[in-house]
Amino acid sequence: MSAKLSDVARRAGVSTASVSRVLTGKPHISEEVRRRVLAAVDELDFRPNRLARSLRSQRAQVLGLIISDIQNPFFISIVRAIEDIAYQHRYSLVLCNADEDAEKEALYIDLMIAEKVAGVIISPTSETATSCKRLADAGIPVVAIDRRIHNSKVDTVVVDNIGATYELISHLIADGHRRIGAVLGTPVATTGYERRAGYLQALQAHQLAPAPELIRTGPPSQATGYQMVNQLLDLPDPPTALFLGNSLLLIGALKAIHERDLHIPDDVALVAFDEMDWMFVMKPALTVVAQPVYEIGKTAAELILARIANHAKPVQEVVLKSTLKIRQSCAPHARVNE
Amino acid sequence: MSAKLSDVARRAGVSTASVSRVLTGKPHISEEVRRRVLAAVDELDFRPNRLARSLRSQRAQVLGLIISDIQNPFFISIVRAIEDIAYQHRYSLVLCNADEDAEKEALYIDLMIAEKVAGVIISPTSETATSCKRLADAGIPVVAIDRRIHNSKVDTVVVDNIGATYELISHLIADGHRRIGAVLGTPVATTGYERRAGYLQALQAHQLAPAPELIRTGPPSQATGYQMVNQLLDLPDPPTALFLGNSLLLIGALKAIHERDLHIPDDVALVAFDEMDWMFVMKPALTVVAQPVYEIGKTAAELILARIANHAKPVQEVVLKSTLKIRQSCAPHARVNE
DNA sequence: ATGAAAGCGCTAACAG
DNA sequence: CTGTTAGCGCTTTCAT
Repeated sequence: MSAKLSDVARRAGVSTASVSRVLTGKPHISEEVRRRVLAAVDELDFRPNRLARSLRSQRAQVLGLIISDIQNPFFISIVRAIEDIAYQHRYSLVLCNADEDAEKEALYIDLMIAEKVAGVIISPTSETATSCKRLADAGIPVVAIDRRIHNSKVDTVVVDNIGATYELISHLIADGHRRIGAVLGTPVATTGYERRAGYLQALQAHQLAPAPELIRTGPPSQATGYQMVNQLLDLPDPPTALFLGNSLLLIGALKAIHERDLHIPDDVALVAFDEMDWMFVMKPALTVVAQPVYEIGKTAAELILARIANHAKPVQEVVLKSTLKIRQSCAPHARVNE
Repeated sequence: MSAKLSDVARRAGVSTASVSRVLTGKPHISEEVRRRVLAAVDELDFRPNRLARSLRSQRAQVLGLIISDIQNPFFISIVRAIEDIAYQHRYSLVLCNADEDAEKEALYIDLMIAEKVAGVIISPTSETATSCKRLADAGIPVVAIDRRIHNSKVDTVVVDNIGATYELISHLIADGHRRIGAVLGTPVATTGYERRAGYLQALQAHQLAPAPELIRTGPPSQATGYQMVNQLLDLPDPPTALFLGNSLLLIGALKAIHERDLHIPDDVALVAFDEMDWMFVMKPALTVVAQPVYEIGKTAAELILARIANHAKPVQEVVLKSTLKIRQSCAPHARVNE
């Protein structure tokens, strides 16, 4: 089969140790030996066996990526960014889709340990991700993205969910809306929790009492969006505006609204988290909170690489700024203002 | 750190060979030993080191997945399906995004070899994917998805691109369209090539001469869709209908049409490949060829697993059926029919 | 600066 | 049915 390191050594007339030193860029190697080794590598078209290398050095040049839901387009852009950076650093990426299932997540974490990956980037299914501790115990660095891990000292990349939601809802209130329905992911994920908190704070800041029946939570899926919006619209006193916690929930909501032949924003105003590249086709254009997706992925990848290089460096929490994009889907209610 | 196989052996009072046999499900093991080993495994919370196992057995329980463009939502659904099946079989998935770049693809192929993955599923950037031969040389099974690899005996999962496009374009022609613009991915990928062939065949079958200026190709991206549709619409005698080769091209096209404030289908009819879950928001609804995405991924994963189990089994090409969904975006031109 | 030799943790002949 | 033994291909002391 393919050439191995000892073949290179023989051909170059040096020891395997020297070849290894050249290949891993270690010091104390003469120019002459380096030249001969490189020539032999070239002639034999040698590529080191990464498995052997990883086994010996007890760490694979591999990054684990555990995504809570790969179908969520928000995460795709993040995956893409992480892949970019990993590729640049010659790390390969093991992709795991937890499917919002804590059990599957736990199994994948065990897999990461078994494969001795150098680090794991994870969007945890819940803030209590106890299984993340297993990674720490195994000495594997972790970076949490999108959602925080409670009581755990790991590097984290998130956006200012509370602030962004506060602004978004405040805008709706300023437009005259008083009954604002919210459909959010379950609060076990910090995104769900924080977006609810932002919503509540905005109401409170404007002296509005929160109506429990207007706040709905569930798995952050299209099905939840569809179902919950239908329930909200069936209320005796239905909301005049809807806030959707992510783009999957949004699509479900749009489906419900579409089926009922409701007009946005006249019948019901609509705002949401996350911007998708197809959204411009919508009339009216949607008001959304756009998260810096590529930046999130890039930052996470850089953080994990930095920590792999230095396990002792201080833990960081990076909070990225998201952008409120006010458009026509949240026009004033009942022409209260202007 | 964590327990190793020899620890289990000592604790169970058996040899490492016996432990290995139990763990890999080999025959010729007494119930008594099996029980003792399992108990020891449990007590020590032992998980085998996959690196050592892979190194020894010369094959990792890992599948390589080289996707030509991870940003393309069509591929995401496929990735998701593959991940599902891989997970069920306890394979992990190394994700590679070739970014429609043959060079990056080649580097990833080398990586797959270096990591001794058990098999590779690839949507090749071009039909001449010469680097795929390297995989064959390394004895690594390959399954091609979405696009064929020319002159290469590998298992393949595709859809009937020519037939589906033929139907789609024929429908447009029956609706009275005579000048149909086509924007397709470059013909170096068989999808681009075949969809063009289907388009040409449909014209020919209806005694229409193809107009070279109406056929545009480029990288299958949003930018290409945008740019090419703009060029088409700027023609002295612009097309009355547009055919977009995939959803990225479609989004670009929609952007161009949107900017020009053109109405579909009155100003220009629109049809495309691939169905996205947000498309229902469009008015009018889009006529598309829906590919069985989950099925494609599932089939590919099953094929690669089967071939890993039996390298000698006959090569298969699976052609899946796609579905033409006629909707309102391709209404009759100038009311020629009904 | 270089080489010899000892493993990383596991599997697979080969005996018994 | 079970244990002994020899590596998989590489990295890394420890000498020299």
